Amino acid sequence: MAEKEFVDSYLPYLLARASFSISSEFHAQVEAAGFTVSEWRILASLSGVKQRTVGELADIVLAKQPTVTKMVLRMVDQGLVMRTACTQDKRQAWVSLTLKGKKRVTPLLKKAALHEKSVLSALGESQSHVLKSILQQLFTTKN
Amino acid sequence: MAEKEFVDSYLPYLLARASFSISSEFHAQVEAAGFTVSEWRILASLSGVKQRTVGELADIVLAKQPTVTKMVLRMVDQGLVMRTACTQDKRQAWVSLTLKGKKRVTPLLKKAALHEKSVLSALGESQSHVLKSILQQLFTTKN
DNA sequence: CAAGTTTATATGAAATTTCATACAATCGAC
DNA sequence: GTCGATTGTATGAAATTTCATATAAACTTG
Repeated sequence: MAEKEFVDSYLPYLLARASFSISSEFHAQVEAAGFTVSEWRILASLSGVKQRTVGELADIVLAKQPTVTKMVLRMVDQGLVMRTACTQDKRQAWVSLTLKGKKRVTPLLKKAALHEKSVLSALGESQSHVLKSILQQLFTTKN
Repeated sequence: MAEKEFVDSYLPYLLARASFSISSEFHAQVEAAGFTVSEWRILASLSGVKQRTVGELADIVLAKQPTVTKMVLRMVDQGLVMRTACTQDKRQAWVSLTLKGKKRVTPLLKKAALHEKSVLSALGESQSHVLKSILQQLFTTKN
């Protein structure tokens, strides 16, 4: 690989590349579990919470709202998530995991945790801590 | 925003989010210059080099090969890049900037540098250095 | 509370991306 | 050199994503 200029020091690219690289390692396991990457993101962001609105999901999974609407519809068909009326604000749609969704995502969450752990331990505790802290600064200041 | 669990400490997500956040800030300028984000990536990765093959571009811009083939074809139509026969290996297609492509991307490269500088300076020199170094470790070990 | 504005989601059409696969060129071993 | 395997790119069909816009439900003001 003779990629230079663009690669070696431009921060936005380093971030994109690192993100892609780390995520890709795990995506093999996502697909082995029978999910697409997008499905995994939705399922993971619904785990441990009662429900989320479509808009919240879009924010979290870094996708556009119509994209999420359609992903959710497909996942409803598959029985992974369900939509329920939001009691307060009738414009909003609540999305939550079905029992099936929960059952199928649970083992993957564990694998995700293991994968993260292996990345962190390769990095070492101190660097890991520093990295996370800097990354959080990068989006708590802005956006 | 009540995003927890998934967000606050899972490294792959932190990376994705930071990458998205930082890149988004600049993407407004990309669009103002009349490019899509994908076009920008191709143009930037062709800047400062004589040419690249389709496969190299796919690696660099983190996209699939057929995606790049089609992006390049569209950009040829727009006169931004050109394809030339690769002399050594006739299977490969060399892609390079046209004069027009070069002219139009140059100001954007400067803006990208400025944007990066502003991010780095918000972060401080020492943290910036540490961050870049850790990110590089994340994909020089693997992949 | 009516009228205008904003916000949350849905939806059709268009554009893009991806998957599978095809094809052509190179490589390797014999 | 020839044959089988591999590699690089292209291409059609399918799936996904996005844009623009529609709709309905809150909010705001007077």
